[in-house]
Amino acid sequence: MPDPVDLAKERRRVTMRDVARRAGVGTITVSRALAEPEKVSPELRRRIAAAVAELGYLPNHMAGGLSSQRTRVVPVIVPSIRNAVFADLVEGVNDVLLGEGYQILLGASGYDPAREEALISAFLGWFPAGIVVVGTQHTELGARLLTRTEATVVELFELSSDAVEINIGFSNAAAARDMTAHLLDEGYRRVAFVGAFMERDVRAGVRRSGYEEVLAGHGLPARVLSYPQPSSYELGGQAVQDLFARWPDTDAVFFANDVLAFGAITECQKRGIPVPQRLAIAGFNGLDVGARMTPELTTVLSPRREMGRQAARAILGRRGPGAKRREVIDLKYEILVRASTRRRRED
Amino acid sequence: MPDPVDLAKERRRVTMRDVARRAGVGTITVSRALAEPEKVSPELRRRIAAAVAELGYLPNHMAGGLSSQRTRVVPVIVPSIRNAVFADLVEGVNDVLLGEGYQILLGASGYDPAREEALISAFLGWFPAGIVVVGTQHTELGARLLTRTEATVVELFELSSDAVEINIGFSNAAAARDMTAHLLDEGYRRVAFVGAFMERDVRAGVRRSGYEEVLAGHGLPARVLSYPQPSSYELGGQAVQDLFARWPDTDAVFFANDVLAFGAITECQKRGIPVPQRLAIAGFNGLDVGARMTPELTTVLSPRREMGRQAARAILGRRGPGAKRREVIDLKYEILVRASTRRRRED
DNA sequence: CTGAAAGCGCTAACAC
DNA sequence: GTGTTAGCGCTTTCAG
Repeated sequence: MPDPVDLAKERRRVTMRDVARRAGVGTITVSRALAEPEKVSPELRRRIAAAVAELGYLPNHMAGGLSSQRTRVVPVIVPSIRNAVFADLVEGVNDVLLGEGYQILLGASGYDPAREEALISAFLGWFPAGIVVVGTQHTELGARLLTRTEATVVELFELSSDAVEINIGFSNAAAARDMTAHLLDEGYRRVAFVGAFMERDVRAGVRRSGYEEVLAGHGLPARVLSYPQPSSYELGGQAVQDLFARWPDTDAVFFANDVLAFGAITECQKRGIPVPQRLAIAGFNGLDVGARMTPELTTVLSPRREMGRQAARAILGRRGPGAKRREVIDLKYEILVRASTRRRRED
Repeated sequence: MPDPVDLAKERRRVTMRDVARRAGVGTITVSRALAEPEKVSPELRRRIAAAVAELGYLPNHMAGGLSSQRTRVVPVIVPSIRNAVFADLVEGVNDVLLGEGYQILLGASGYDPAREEALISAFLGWFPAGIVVVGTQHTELGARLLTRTEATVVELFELSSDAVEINIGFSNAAAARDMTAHLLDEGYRRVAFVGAFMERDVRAGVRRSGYEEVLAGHGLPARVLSYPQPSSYELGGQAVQDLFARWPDTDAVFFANDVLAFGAITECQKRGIPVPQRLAIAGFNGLDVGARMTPELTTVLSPRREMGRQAARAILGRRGPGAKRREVIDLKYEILVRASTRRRRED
């Protein structure tokens, strides 16, 4: 009676046929016992399970995928892996997929549509069940690939009227408008906006537009600082200096993200600039650091994890063929008003 | 002349045979032109490239993998996706793999060996080129699977004499000892250690031991606070209170990670506890927030990204069969002494 | 340098 | 409820 170690030594992997022979059944029965146990009699199921365990059988996903033309793989393409915002997204996808035997293929585009395109085309070679991407802007070819694939396509983090299939996000523009309105409500009038990497980071650009709209609506001039490089704590600190150099009377800043805002708050601490008395600071995304700073950071809570979860659920739900059904899901954001912009302390 | 859209409408993917026919060559020549272009004449190469482009051919990775018994897939199993420490690791792997056409399958174990085992066995079904895991402690079956697989196995973040194959990490124990020694050097004598989730987080436990060793070596009593739940900013804040409740005269704390330390520093800010005058605080990992806090956080810089990079390089380098060659690579850590533990300001 | 035939290990479709 | 047959689309021999 061969044991698994012997088979391993033969340099041959245990196949479904080995299991079938051992259990005294056909291979298809093994296949069914593994994929749809309810269609196999309890007795055979038991014998097969025993054979699987004894032989240490591991299913060959390549063979299964080739034959069935589908796999339990879900590529997720994010702009950046290290950015906590996207880590939350991936975590959300993972939350839902984990228990279902699905696996995540991770790709980082670096905010570069060309790299995104390369990732899309590589990933589609896996016959994925679905594919999750951030944003709705792609290269022409990228968009075509997404349109053509059998996989369920989910585009996250924005809302767009011409998304490929499923679009789950929130309105960055509305959130930015609300935040800007909050600053004006609090009485700030010389409100600046600071963004970074906005040629590439589409959503940051949208936030900027939201800010500009509201200021214009109030007849106030916009003060925008836009850095070409990606966001960092250092850059947020730098922005405080640049801001005062350019518009010394600025009384509030809306940062395109919390990383910049965090850098700005720590910079103000170091330089003794009272926040919000001298300068009110707002961020975007609602990272949990925000709640631990002094002062606590006013920010927009984006439903990152929930977007990931719903993306995964959409993919799981949409098994089986059929044309793409378009759907836009608008998740809510939340304006978290905290001490960094509040004129009066509440107590 | 059929164009790609027509083929797509046929609901049939473009295959290598389609490309071959169009280019007027055999399928194997197409295969070679894609995988080993130098073995194909320039003329055919050109025709094949043209056919690929015109038809919009995407290679089917399942078929290729099934046939060749190997894929350009590298599973990476980390304890947690959201933890910035592991995001850096994954980013490092990605840095190196990206250009080589390899792809990352991401798994999160939640610090649970059983879940890690499930991930390992699922991932091995993809005939991965290599597999990257955090830590050297696995379930018995998990370890056996890793030993038996053809894939290059890389274990990260610790050093162990009985790693499966390639082990890239640093000494958590030595780092913890160095940090503890630093605190004693600075003159602190009532030094505590705070860890979280240490039953699961093996490395945190190792750090604790390093701390205890050094204290014992100086004849000082250990003060260890160990929380069962995972680390969070809040927990770090909580620890400050618990610490003073239990050992009111504590003058320094060594936290098992920067997240806890960050929470503690902000807590001290809120409660007006001067750091380091009343309480010195040290962390572990060298997250970049540390450099932006007031006071800046003393911590241990762990070579996270570099571990990821070297893991990927090891996998790329070790193509082709052959028995596993064991190798331990000891990357250096760095003690970053900053204001949160320094007795006197330097100027 | 190029090609023909065989087969990787599984599942779909159809029998029984 | 179970088995048989025929591929899925590549890459690996082995010839030329």
